[in-house]
Amino acid sequence: MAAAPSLTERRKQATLLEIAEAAAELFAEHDTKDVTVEAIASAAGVSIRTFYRYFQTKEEAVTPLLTVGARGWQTAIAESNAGDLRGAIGEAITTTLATAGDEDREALERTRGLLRATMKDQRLAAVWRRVNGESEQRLCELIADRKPDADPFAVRLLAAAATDAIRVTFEHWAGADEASAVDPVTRAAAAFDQLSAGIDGL
Amino acid sequence: MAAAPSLTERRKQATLLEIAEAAAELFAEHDTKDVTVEAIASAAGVSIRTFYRYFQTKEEAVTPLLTVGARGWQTAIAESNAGDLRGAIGEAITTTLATAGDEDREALERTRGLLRATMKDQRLAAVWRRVNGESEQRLCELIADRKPDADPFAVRLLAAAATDAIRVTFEHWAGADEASAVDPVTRAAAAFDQLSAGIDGL
DNA sequence: GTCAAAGTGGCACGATGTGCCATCTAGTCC
DNA sequence: GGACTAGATGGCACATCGTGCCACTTTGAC
Repeated sequence: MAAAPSLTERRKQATLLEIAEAAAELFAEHDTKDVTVEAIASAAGVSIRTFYRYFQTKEEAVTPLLTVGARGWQTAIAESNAGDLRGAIGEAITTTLATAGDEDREALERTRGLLRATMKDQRLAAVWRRVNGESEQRLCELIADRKPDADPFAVRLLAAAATDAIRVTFEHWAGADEASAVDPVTRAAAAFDQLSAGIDGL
Repeated sequence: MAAAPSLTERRKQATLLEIAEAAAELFAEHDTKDVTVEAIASAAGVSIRTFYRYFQTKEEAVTPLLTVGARGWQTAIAESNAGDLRGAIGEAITTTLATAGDEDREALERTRGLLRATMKDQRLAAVWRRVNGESEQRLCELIADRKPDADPFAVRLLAAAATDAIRVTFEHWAGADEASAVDPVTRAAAAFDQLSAGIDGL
C-alpha cells in the first residue's frame, strides 16, 4: 500500500473526480457538442484554465470513471501465479468484475448510465475505444513479461481476446433492456474462454 | 454496377481523394498537431471552408484511405453463400486481402506508411479505432441478416473476432521491421480461425 | 516565521468548426 | 445556342477550443 498521500495530493484527486462526475452528469443529459467546457468547469467549481490542467478535452473528463475497473484486473494478472496464462487472465476477469459488482448499487447504475451515453455519442465512444485500446496495450506488456519468449503476434491476439471479452460484455450489459438475464461476470469469463480457445503456443 | 456518375460527382470524389492524400502525406512527415487545416486545404488546392464540407476534422481526412479494404470484404460476406458463417467470413478475409495485395506495390507501401503514422499519433489512432469499430458494427448487421435467430451476444463476439483478426494483423504488419516473414493474408485468416474457434451456436 | 514548490485563475492568442451569403459552374429545358 | 435552377465553392464572422504566460494563493518543510 502506498503511504498516506499528502493533503495536496488528496485534493487533486478530489478535484479530478469532481470534474469527472460533473462532466458525466452533464453528458448524460445533453449531447457532448452542447456541453461547453465552461459549463463543466462551473459545475465542478473550478476555472476553465484549471479544467485544462486535468484533462486535455472535455470528452476525456469521463476517462477516470471508465478505467476504475481496469486497474483492478491489471494488477490481478500481474500478481497471479497460475501456471497457464489463459487461466490467470480468466481468473482475473472473474474475481475483479465480481468484487466490482459487489460495491454499492448506485455507483453501478451510474456507470451503466454513463456507458449508455457513451454508446450514443460519437465523441464519448472515441474515449471508450481509447480506454479499451490502452487496456489492450497494457495487457500486451503484462503477457510479454510473463512469457518473454512468446510469439509477439500470439501475444497481441490473446490481449485482444481478453479486452474484447470484457468490452463486448460491458457494451451488451449497457444496452440490455433491464437487469439482463445473464450475469455479466460469468458472461465475460465465458466470452474470454470462447475467444481464446483456439489460441495456442501460450 | 452503378450508372456512370455525373461529372460533378466524379469531381467531388476526386476532390475527396486529393484532400485525403494531401493529409496523409503531411501526417506522414509531421505530427497531426503541427499540421493545420489550412496547410492540408492549401496542399489539396481547396479553401478551408470546402475542406470542412468534406471532413469534420483534419484527422478524419485520412478515413477514405483506411476504409478502402473494408468495403470489399463487407460485400464479399454479404454475397457469399457458404453454409457456415465462420467459413464465409474466413473466405471473405482471404480473398479480399489477397486481391488487395495484388494491386500496385506503391499504394501498398503508402498504406503501410500511413498505418505507421497512425500507430504513433494519438489522434490518428483514434480514427483507426473508429474505422474498426464501424467495421465491427457493420459486420454485426451482416451476421444478423444471415442468422436472424442467433444469440445477439454471440453475434457481437463473432464480429469482434473477425474485426480484431484483421486489425491486429494490419497493426503487426505495419510495425514489422521489413517485409515480415509471414504473409498477412494467411496470418489474418489463421488469426480469425483461432479467435472464432470456440464460438458456437452460429 | 520564512521560503521554495506547486496549484489555481485570468488574459491573450492561434486554431478549430459552423452558419450565412455571394459567386460560379454543371446539367436541363426551351 | 441561350436562359434557368441546383449545387459546389469561397470568403467572412463568430463561438468555442486548447495553450502559453504571468500573478496570486496555499502547502509543507526548515
